[in-house]
Amino acid sequence: MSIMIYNTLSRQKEAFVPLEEGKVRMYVCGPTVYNYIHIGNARPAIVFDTVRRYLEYRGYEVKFISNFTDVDDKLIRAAKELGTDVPTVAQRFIDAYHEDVCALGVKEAHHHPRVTETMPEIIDFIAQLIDKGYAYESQGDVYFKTRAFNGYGKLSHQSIDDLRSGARIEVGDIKQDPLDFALWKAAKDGEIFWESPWGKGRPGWHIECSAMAKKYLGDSIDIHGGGQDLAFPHHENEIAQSEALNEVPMAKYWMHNGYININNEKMSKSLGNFVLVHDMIKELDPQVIRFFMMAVHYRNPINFNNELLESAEVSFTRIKTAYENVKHRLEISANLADDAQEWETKLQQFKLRFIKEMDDDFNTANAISVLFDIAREANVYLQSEHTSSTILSSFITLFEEITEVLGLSLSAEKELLDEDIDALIQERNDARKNRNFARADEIRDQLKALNIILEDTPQGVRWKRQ
RNA sequence: GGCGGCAUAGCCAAGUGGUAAGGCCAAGGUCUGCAAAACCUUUAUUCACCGGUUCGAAUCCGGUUGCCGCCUCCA
Repeated sequence: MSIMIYNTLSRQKEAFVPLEEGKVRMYVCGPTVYNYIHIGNARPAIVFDTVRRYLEYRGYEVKFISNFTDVDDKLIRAAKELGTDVPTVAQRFIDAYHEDVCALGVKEAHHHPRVTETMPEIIDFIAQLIDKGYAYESQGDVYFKTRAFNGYGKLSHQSIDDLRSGARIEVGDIKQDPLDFALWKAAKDGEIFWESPWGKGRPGWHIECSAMAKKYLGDSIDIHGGGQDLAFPHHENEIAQSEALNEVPMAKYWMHNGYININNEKMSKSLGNFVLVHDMIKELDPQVIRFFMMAVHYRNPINFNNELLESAEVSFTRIKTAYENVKHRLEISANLADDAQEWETKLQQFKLRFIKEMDDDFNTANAISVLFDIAREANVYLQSEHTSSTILSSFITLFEEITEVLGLSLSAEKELLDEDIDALIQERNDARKNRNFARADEIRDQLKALNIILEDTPQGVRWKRQ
């Protein structure tokens, strides 16, 4: 049974067969770093991090590259507004990106190439396209001859003639055809620039990804990912450039994640209806954001609002609570594994279900439903008068294995000393034994103020951090 | 105009031919000094609407309506 991936190229799910056995090369378009990321930007980061984690879980050796666009018009404008220069702005938001995305449980890519560090490869790429007749210089700019590449439109399934009517006609006659797009842009006065055979300038937007993917992963890669809005024109243009030059398919599987909507409209920086991750995680556990996104299939849109987020928080807490309660019980359980085999089989089935769901185009929504079923099963088991440490350990392992693949963390960080808490709990237990409930409740309230929740169970008191 | 997506319970959301997963909310019950956590039960004869194909359709085909997206920087 193989992993099925929905490929935008073919518009259907295809069995995943990597170009090189056991290895996966994947490239995901990263952000233009002129601002903090909003949760719409966070979606591809989370989605493709999950794809990567799952492929690794299934035994593939994954090489994962994601770029930073650290020079373009928006960065130049941002630098001007902030009264500083482009590299300063870029570095600031690259740092911020790492911080935000790390909080969301996203693993580091193997490389985060930047445009400004890939300049020789980009210039060389463009020069070769000119040599092959796919590009031309015009007044210091260089353009790609879109019509010269005859696969144009195969990703977005547009015919080149239908595009023409929608293409923006540039003023003047710099371009030979309105569909042609910039590979290199001449610098205006005072703008940041690099020397090139065509004069001072900077790369166009699309060429960077072609050059970086080639540099770090080779001419043909397995998976290329990004948001749905990148399919056209960005990915279409990448294909044109790369395949014109390399003469092999740029990527075998093209994956695109759906948008985050607010009031049913796409969240975007240009619409101004965005929420920054940087701000959200001041109030909210970043893991809740991740859980919220994972609860929906990656290709479907997600409508975003606070009620849904709160609901996700309650749901996620249910899983964390079950996990914590199993761990608590483990500490006081003996190893009486009389029916262990029966449980091992049961847990194994959960695991197989998880794999089956994830194999089907990374269906994290169903994967999470498996997690809920495990939680219920664990809770039922916890009702037994006697529990076996073997079985409890298996539950814990399963919880951890699955949440690790999904990039979700179940453990809360520790702030208060356990010994202090235990001492107070002991005092409260004595008070309860003496039916001094006033004192008992006082201690419970006192701990509650410190976000420690006490729960009395037939097996004794257990506590958790809120 | 071209290309595409979506419409499933109060809310969120899986399911793409075999008789509606899961979560939140709500109601009742069990447990309990109180509380928490949890468990059990109840909650869509029905999947926007109209036709068709089929023994059988939320799932396939045709049409209708509504919403959204891409074709311009955008994840």
